[in-house]
Amino acid sequence: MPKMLIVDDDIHLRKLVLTYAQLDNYQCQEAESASQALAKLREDEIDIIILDVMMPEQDGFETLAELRKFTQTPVIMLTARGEEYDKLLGFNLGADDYVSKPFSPKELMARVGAVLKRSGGRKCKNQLIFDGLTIEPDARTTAVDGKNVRLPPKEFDLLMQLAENEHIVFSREQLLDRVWGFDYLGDARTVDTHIKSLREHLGPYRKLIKTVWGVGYKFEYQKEN
Amino acid sequence: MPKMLIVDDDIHLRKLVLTYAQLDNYQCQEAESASQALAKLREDEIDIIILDVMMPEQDGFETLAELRKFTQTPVIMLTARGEEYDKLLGFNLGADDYVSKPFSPKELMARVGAVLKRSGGRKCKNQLIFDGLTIEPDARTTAVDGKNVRLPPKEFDLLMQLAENEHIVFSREQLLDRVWGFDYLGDARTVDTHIKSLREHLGPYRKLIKTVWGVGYKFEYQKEN
DNA sequence: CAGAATTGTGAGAAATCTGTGAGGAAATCT
DNA sequence: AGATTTCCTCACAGATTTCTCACAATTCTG
Repeated sequence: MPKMLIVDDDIHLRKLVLTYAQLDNYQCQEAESASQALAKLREDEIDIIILDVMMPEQDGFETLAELRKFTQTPVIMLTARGEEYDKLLGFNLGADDYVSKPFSPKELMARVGAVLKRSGGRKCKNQLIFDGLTIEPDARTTAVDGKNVRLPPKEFDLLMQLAENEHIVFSREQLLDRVWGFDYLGDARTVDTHIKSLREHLGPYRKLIKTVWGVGYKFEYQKEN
Repeated sequence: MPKMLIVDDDIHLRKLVLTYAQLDNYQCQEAESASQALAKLREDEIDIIILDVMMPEQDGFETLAELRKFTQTPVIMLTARGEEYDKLLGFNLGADDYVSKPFSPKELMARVGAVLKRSGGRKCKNQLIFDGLTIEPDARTTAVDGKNVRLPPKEFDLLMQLAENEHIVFSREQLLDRVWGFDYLGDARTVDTHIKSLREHLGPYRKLIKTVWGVGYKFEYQKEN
């Protein structure tokens, strides 16, 4: 469930966006000023930001410029009709898309979907999320349905290698090279054993690791075969 | 210098876009109908397409759907003001962005830049598309009319060898060398057996693999035939 | 049109591959 | 050091794929 931050001083507009976003299963945070937005950003992992250009304290462009200093989180800006130059300015500052007011909530959500899809889908910064399976590379932790699961080192590395390269098939030899190291020499079937154990640890999500018969393994989220 | 294809029946609009695109150093092609556009696409490598939704012969959505069958080239659509549902429809079909008429050429060019930056910066996953048949080399998956079809290793390799070298005829011996390996020794007729099975798996697209009598096999995709 | 060459097809045996469980070696922790 | 965890090898069973072969169907040649 992607997290959205809505930044606008107008509470009506915030609630409007909020309503539709929740319908589309977004988890929403609100901020009524630039400073509040920056605070929220620091305390929570946000996947996408809806940012109004017109705000009293600090306008959208200043805010955008400021937050681009420390995050690449995608931003969709809300502009008043006909502010063409605003759009140009915003693109240069790194906005990901624009919606002109008055806008239809459906269009906004369509653009949100498109931007998220482009920016890497569910892969947000330092956390890989696949449904109820979350992987935090830095912390080397994994959680299944919110419950932490401790994985042995090799299994974690193996999972990372596969999950980071979703859809891509790796042969046992490639996995040995990348996870065990180039100089490793040993039975390729060792990979199988670790896959087996890893699958047990993943419980309901064991199916995300697919066997590609005659070739190797791959990680695949939501795609039958 | 990126190549742009402008698809619109209105010559004034084409020239308008063209002028600004050339100022930004784009190399432009024009097409005044969907069929012309498809032809241009086949004969030249296009980086981005500007597509007007409203065209007489065949509208922009049909065109978009058709060209998405064989290319992932980014598309920006031009829509009349307020056609919100059009936008939603288009996003689903795989448009990369929208600009509503009347638009400012500068805004259009800004969006072009943004889309190219995204689609270019991101490694475009290579896939082969032939109408309803898609092949993803990395994932080693194939889909027939949107439905995934699992191919045995040899069949997938065989398909890749042929599809990657469209129009080129391979003898059985060449296929044995390239798919089975130079050192392979066995009956060349084995190839036939695999071709047969492969064709069955391809269903409606079995005809893409043509028999060249007395020589071998080739892969050939043609619009009509 | 007959005969020769080439390709399509079906079936089954042989080869290959994967899942799995167990046991011992190796590494890590306390 | 002793205990615990992790890692690796091996072998068997079951499943899948690959290969061969014989015969049918098709295409070419004269």
